[in-house]
Amino acid sequence: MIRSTDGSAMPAITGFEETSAPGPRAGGIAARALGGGRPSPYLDKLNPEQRRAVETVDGPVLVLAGAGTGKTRVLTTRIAHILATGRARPGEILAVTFTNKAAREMKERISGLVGPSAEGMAWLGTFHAIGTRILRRHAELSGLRSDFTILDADDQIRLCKQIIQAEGLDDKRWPARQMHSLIDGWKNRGLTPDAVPLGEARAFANGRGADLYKAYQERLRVLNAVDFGDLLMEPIHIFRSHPDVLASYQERFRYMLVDEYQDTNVAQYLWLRLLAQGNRNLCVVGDDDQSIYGWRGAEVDNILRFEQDFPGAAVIRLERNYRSTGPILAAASHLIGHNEGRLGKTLFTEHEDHDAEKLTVASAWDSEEEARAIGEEIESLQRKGKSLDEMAILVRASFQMREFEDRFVTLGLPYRVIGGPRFYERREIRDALAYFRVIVQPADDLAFERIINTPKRAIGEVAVKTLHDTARARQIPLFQAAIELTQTEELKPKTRTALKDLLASFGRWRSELDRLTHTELAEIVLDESGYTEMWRMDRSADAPGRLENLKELVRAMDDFESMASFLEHISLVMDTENDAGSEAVTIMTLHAAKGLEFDTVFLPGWEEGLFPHQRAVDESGQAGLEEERRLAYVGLTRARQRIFVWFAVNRRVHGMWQSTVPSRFLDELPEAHVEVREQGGYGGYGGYGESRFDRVEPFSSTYSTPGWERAQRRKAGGAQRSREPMTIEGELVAKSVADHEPAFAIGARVFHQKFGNGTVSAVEGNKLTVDFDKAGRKRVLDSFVQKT
DNA sequence: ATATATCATGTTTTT
DNA sequence: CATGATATAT
Repeated sequence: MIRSTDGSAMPAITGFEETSAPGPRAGGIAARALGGGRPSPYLDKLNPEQRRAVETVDGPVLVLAGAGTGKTRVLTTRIAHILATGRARPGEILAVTFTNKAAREMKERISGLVGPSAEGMAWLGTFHAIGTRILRRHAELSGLRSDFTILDADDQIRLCKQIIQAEGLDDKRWPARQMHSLIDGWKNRGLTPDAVPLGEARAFANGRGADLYKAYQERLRVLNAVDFGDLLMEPIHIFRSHPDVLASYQERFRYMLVDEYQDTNVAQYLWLRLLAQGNRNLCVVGDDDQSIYGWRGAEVDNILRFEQDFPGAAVIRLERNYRSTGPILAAASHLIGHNEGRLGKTLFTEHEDHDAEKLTVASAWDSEEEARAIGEEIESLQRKGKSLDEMAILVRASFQMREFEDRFVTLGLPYRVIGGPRFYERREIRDALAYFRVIVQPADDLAFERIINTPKRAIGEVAVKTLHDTARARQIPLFQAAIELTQTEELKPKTRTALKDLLASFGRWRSELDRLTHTELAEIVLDESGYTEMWRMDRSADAPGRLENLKELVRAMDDFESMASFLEHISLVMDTENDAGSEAVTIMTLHAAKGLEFDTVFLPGWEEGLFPHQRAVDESGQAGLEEERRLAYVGLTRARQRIFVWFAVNRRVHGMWQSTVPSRFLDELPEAHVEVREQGGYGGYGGYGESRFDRVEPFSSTYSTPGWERAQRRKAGGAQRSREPMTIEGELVAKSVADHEPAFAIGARVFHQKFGNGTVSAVEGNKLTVDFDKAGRKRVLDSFVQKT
């Protein structure tokens, strides 16, 4: 078996830790201790390419690190090397990651190499955490106070809604969600309101897109708040308008490192480039084949263009894979080879593994059977002594998870779901936090509005609207408006008393702020506000869980100094403590799996429309398809030893059964390394036993199946649509099936693969209601029936 | 103001 | 199907 050499934590270097006493110059001390021509022991563990990536310290470096080639090891060792050779102190290295988890891991591993001096790495963190740090220092240059609030997606959407309404627009026609994603997209690309391309700005709200964006920004300033995008945008703005500030950071950051560079967006790129213009000691590590966040603004171009942006950059390829068996690497490479526009890497392994398993491809009648079969496979592996911790099911979309959970619950098979709603995104947690936010920051209108009538206290829509009007007219925060309105007769008596009570409570809580510990106060607030009572009275199934979460929240607060520091922290670090717990199979999305590895990987749902996802192909055409393929590549390369790819011949989509077509990605796996499981399978690969369910053509001829052609047609249509401007006279064209010709008349006889023959009784767009001779009345998509 | 009915909607997700 | 958001009735 091939074990990743970077899979386990690196041992601390003996003889190194003792010499590296804590302190600002620990690196220097260590360097001296290591000096005199003594080899640096940490370098011995590296292969030649890795070593080059570590030792090429000065100037721009692009490290193209394929999956499982020791990317993290290179990054951490490089930092250790810089510290150990005394080139920089811990505080002079900028190291950026995308997730808090990655940052945490990196810090831990550096500690393992250089000892406690890693703690001094104040600038190791996510783009957003570092952006926040910079922005807090120079808040006034952005019209903010340094105690600004960071809004999350939920707050942002509510703010958008308020602005849409304030502008007198119909919030039905122009959904806040859409405005939010537009603004988000613009910020991802580093665009300020006046820089938004006209065409795009026009597409929203009758051409007022950019105005709304501007209004949104102004509103943020009034609230003394920023959104995630601002955490990058504002530092860029400060750097550009204050060269002295920029220069001080350029000087400070003697070495810069970026992880997962293929995931950077334009704003992050601009931010980095400004900082790197100083000494150009920028090292980026990434894998263009693992870029799967394009839909969120990541620009693969950033990595593809690095050499042009930083002339003279050293390019180092890490292709030696320590993770997977030959067949797995061959399959992954073959599949990704179908993409164009790659920098091109070929993974290889030096290990001869004669008994390496081929990939298994299998089919199920429907998704239920797929879950059942995978459950059986897992149990069988378990009987052979394999650990559940080393097995993962990687799905394309989270709705696929449920079927597995259901099945595993009945089997009593322990599983762990990664992803899903995070702890701090849950309703009860956000409500509780809103209370705390109002206490700490009375001007936090969004928080105040969230809980003004939660629990129900007779302050309804009308009252809130009055509050808003007053606040806007007088240019004061909602809370202030509330205070003033309780002095007048404008509100209904009942509402007025309720509001008065609430305000009085807040006054009381605020005065307790320094008398009590923040955890005590939190308990009092949740109690006195009636919030816990609300859930205790709630008879629904999830109420007890919510109460439990609230307790957990208070427990978590204990780790922080004060209420304010707690709030500061959670807006950036929104990840749940992952319960290590006991042995369990992991279920997660392919996206969430990036960076992880398992002995056994199950990849269910390889069907056209689901994977590649229809929407990715429709909305982004060829680029979308290639990103889906990279996702498949990520999935395959998570496995160390064995992979089971599955597809279901029938799948329930939005409640109705649809027959499916196997994913084109299946055809892109190399036959020599794939074993098609015939037993009990559907799909008749290789012309095997024809059954009455047989509609899936053999591998080689999938391209001629009606389904594949349909997919191609859809793709062509989709690509066309997305190339054309999305607007006609400033109006967004509905993305739906406007171009759909009603191909079926009422009374037409049709045939459906699952339900057999029937008569069309109603047509509604592309949805048909069909009375089937055997199966009764069903609603089906027209693309799944044929005229007879 | 709030409880209930009806309706549209439906990837991937960090910060 | 299942959820959330909005219209309607109480």
